[in-house]
Amino acid sequence: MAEGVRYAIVPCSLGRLLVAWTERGVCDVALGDVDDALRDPLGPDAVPGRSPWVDAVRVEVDGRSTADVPLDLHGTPFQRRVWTALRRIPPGETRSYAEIAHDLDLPPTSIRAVGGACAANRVAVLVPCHRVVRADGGLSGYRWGVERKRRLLERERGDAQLSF
DNA sequence: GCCAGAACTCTGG
DNA sequence: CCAGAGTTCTGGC
Repeated sequence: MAEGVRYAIVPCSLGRLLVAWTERGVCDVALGDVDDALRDPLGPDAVPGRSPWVDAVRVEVDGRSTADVPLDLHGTPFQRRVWTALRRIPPGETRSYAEIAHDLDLPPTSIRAVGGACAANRVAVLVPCHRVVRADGGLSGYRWGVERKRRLLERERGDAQLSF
């Protein structure tokens, strides 16, 4: 039941940016090329709205990592643990799924569970699942497009070098 | 209600 | 190259 969900679609450097939120915080962030494709999965109950969080998320996507945006993440305890670990990755850094598993004190056999939790993440960029790559350096997959993941990583690394 | 398969993987033989 | 490993969700029976 998507009650009280509001959303806004704004332009950003990677195309169209969708931000959806409730009274408790941002619950959905998606990237895409077409507004309809972004709005569709929200369901008919979501209505357009405005929030300072939208601007904060757009700033974050554009390369600055400051947003102290409250997140309304409803997931299993396991998924929350993974997402928390993801948010601890500094900008410009990349980690493998194995590193995440190790950081969470999980057995090396549960790596795929980490991947599953990442795939279940609805909040792009704010939970930096795009900073997670394969152990061999491959970009792996990305729910919102591997090309976008690549651009996000390249820009973050570029910004990190510039401000370094 | 149960079983099987998928989802942003990694390791060993 | 193939199979298996931990978690969650979904669909079919």
